[in-house]
Amino acid sequence: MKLKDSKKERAIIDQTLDIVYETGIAGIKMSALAKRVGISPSTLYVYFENKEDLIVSIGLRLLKQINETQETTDARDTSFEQKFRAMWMDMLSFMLDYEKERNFLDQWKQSPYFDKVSLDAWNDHKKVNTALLQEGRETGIFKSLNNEIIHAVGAGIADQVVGLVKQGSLNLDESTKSYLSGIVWDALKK
Amino acid sequence: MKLKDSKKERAIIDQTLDIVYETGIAGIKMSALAKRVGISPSTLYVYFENKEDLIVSIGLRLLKQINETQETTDARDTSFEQKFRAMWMDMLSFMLDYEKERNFLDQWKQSPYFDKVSLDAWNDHKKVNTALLQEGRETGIFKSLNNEIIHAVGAGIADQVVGLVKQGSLNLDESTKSYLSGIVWDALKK
Amino acid sequence: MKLKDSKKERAIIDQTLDIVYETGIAGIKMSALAKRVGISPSTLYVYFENKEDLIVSIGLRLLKQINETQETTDARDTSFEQKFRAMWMDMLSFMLDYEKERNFLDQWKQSPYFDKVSLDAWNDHKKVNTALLQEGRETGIFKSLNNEIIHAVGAGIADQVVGLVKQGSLNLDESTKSYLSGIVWDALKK
Amino acid sequence: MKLKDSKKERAIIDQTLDIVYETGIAGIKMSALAKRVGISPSTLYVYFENKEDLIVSIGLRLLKQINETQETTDARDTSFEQKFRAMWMDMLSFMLDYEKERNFLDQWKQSPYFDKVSLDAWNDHKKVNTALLQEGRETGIFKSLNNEIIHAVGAGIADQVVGLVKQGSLNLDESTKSYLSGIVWDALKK
DNA sequence: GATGAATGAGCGTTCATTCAT
DNA sequence: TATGAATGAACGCTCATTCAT
Repeated sequence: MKLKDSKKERAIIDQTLDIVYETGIAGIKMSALAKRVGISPSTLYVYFENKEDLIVSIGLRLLKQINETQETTDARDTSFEQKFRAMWMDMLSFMLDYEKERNFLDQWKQSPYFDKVSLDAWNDHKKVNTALLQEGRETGIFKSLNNEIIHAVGAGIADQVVGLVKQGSLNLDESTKSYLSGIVWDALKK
Repeated sequence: MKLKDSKKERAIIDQTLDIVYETGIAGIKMSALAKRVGISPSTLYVYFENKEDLIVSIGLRLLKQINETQETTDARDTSFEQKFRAMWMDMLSFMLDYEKERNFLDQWKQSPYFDKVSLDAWNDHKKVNTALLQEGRETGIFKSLNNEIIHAVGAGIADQVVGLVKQGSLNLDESTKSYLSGIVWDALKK
Repeated sequence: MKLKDSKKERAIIDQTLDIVYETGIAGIKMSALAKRVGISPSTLYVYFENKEDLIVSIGLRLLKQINETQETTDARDTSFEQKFRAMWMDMLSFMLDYEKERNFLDQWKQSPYFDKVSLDAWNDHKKVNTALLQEGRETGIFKSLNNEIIHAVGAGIADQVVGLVKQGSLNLDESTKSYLSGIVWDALKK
Repeated sequence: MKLKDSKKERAIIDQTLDIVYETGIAGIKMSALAKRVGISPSTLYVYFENKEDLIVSIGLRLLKQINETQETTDARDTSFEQKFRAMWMDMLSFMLDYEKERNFLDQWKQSPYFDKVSLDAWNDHKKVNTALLQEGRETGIFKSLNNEIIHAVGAGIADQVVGLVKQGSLNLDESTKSYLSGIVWDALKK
């Protein structure tokens, strides 16, 4: 009796991320995906019920993974500014390291494969690091903005920076990262 | 002999923007589009060579249109801060007013219909308002950042704000807009 | 502008009846059907929405057709026995003449393509000739059976006779038909 | 070494009959069948060579079984009418008791799985009770009909009655059964 | 110019059967 | 014997595009 090969599942997911990165989520063709993985199209259906299940499963799995990764990043014992800027830099690094994953999530979110269930998981995922932002507000360090706007500023700048790095217009060394985190800080602090 | 009906062309474009807004760029189906416009599928091919031509033509036309619109926004005679913040608020308003157009451009950019030619036009389009940013740098008011980063800060925050407004989490009255432009200003000024 | 070809639709239906007669309703393959008709598989979808629509449409159309045909068979001015036996013989002839149609309806009825809507149409169709049976009961000529049983006797015998003729065990000349109608009459009369 | 498990074989056959009863012979899917039995799809192939073998084996086995069961039903010492009507009522009861089996045979007969070999076995099976019918003809009690027509009358009526009972239009108590057997008798007797 | 029928290429999916253990 | 993964050969269906009028 053959056992399900977890390497195969891994390969399917990786290739899917690559395809979405190259051609968009609409570019996923089950047969092309199978060919890239080196299996028969029907074998895909051993691992995922159908195309929708493939996409949604990967999306949910990525959200879970990201949450697990990020939870470990805010344990420091320095000033609030240092903690906050470190967190933002971590986020930026993360976004660069997991570019394909982020790209998949972005495309998934505005695709027809993104439904009610996915939305719940998505909202969970956005709550990460809310605690730190909350602290910034309550201690009167931040402007009196709601968390969503605070998050928007951090995420918006990071998004664009990632875009610049991706297209080669910006080289992100440590000092640049630090400099950028200063910008975010200036934007939010009173 | 009848000429191409420019109202019909307008209707095709409008319906395309709507479809992309509702279902994504991959949701464009020539027959469905024709039905929405109230014409036959084959008539579409009188106005556009094929699907790719339809999408690319719309994309290029939007880019051109946007440039024309934005050029008129910076004629004021007040302080630099006021001019800059006004420009940013204009940009924000513009992004909200032309939501469907922006959405089309976003989706187009990361679709297989976005090619070399489109990229050149796209880069042109981003140069808008560079002059003002340049002024900010040269007079030593802004941090010593290159224009791309300055643009990234403004655009990133605006992007996220638009997202919040779209999903109903933020009500954008004049005072909020002004408040937000202050954040951007704080981020960039020395 | 091409017009829908009603001969093509006719041909599709005829070939479908043939296929069902040869291989059963489960033997309908859209591509094989198209090949037999001499058109492309996709052209089938111009005339019918999908496989289910094809089958249900044919079924409903046959039911309607049969009702229209049968309504003209009972106008005679002879004794009740003669009228009844003539009606039964007509029914028998009809069943033999429209063998493929009957076969289609039989198979349709116990297929997954037979739904609520179909059932209503089906029940309408069975009401045919009820008037004559009713007369037989009310005048005290028939045994005191409900119409369903009376119908069952006539139809059951006719069914089996058709089976015998089809498999070549019985040659159905006029005298045999008359003889058989006598059996049915004997079964039902008091 | 384990032997083939006859309980497992029994379960496979039972589930197959159920599936055919529920969804038609075209609804047999090897994997679904396996799941219902509680075994692996591949285990089915230990008991039957392939899908055709499964169906044909079940069909032939049922035919054999039915013959064995029916042979014991005509041992009575009463009048010929009573014997005949008793036989018919037994047949009717049998048809109701073994509804799933009969349904399987009906569907099998007009499926692509019904071949030459099956036809021979089928014809054997129809010879049952011929002796009794023969006696009816030879003693001049029956109309001078060949056995096939006599059988057709009995079977046709029984078939339809079973249909009525199945769809709930007829409640088959003892007196109704007797009444119906009278109809059959009237149809055949001189 | 305008149309609706017609089509070929291709996609997602199913399923009987075999493979490897 | 028993298994679950793996697969190839189909099948139903879609859709951008062209044909014929």
